[in-house]
Amino acid sequence: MTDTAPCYLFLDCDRFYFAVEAAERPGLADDPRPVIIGRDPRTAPRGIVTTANDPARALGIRSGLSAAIALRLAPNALFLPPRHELYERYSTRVMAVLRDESPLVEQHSIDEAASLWPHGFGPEPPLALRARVLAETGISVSLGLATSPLVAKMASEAAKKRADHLCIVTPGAEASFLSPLPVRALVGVGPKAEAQLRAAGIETIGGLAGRSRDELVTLFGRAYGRYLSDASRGVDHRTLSAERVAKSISAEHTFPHDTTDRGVLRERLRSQAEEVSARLAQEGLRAEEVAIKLRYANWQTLTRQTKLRVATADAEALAASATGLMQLHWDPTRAVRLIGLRAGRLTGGTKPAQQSLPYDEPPG
DNA sequence: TCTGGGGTCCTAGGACCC
DNA sequence: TCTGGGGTCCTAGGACCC
Repeated sequence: MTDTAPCYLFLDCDRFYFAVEAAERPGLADDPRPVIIGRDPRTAPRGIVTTANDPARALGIRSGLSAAIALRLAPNALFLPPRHELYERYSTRVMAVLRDESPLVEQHSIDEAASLWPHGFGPEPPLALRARVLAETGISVSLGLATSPLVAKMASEAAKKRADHLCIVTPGAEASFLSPLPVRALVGVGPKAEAQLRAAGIETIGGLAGRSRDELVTLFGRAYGRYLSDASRGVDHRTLSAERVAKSISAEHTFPHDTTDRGVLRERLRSQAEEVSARLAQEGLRAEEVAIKLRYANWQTLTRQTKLRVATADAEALAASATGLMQLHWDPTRAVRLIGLRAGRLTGGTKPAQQSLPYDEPPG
């Protein structure tokens, strides 16, 4: 049984954006001041904290907190504006090390990946990987090793609290690992589901695993109920895939101050159409659907979409559709906080890209 | 001076068809 | 004249993840 159990390694970078900045700026890692990756609210209102260092966290500053509140909690904080291109470069280097040790890597985000792990459940190979990533990139990673991608991911979370940043859940130990954890630790359980579970008297993943599948489906709906039933027992039959095809490409923008200026909104949709168009072209994709998003000052959010007669990646066509949707559905007496454009129902894949971009590099 | 930006997935309800 | 039932497609909204 143990011999045949599949083995997955999940890699999660520690405080990734801050770690990159620290790798680029000697002394930053040991700076005693609160350091916040995020735009300074004194010059850029409506920002959020992307990452915070330990001194900032000690003051209650966490990812997702409004930067304005963070500044009140830490008036002497150092704000560093995010540098996404830089983080992408580090991400590529970290993932390259992982790909060197695994035949199959499924990247989940800029700083996370699940991988098939051919080295078994022993601690030495993952510790060697961690040491290698640290030596070659300066980035500290936490690693989870388990029989499924789901449990490996949760193990990587547990690993963050350990000195060696490694957590191994051996075959058969899944239930005892998951059982004591709070339901909120389960991937897919957010604030809303947590409150509902609490109302049903369910506090831990073990408590969830103790309920029948039918009861969970009744409480939470078909798909989510089944997911909770399986996941709470460590059951996850997904297979990894290295290449994920994008289903939508979008751009959105929050204005520093709410606006009712039609020209400002149209101009923003136009620039977003150009950005989305460029990304579609880069991927060799065309969209059969265009959607807009409007968020009003009171946070009420409206989305409207339309199908296109012909699939396109053309910026003019995307902008025209998006503007048309705005004219139809925007209530011009209401100030807009955020506007966004999304291209959906993507078709094309890589073939058209190679046809239309003859000098593109071969895939690899 | 509360609350970014890029995504995925699911569900309810209505239209439409046979 | 009370009012089938199943299937599919589409839309808008919302939860969730990093």
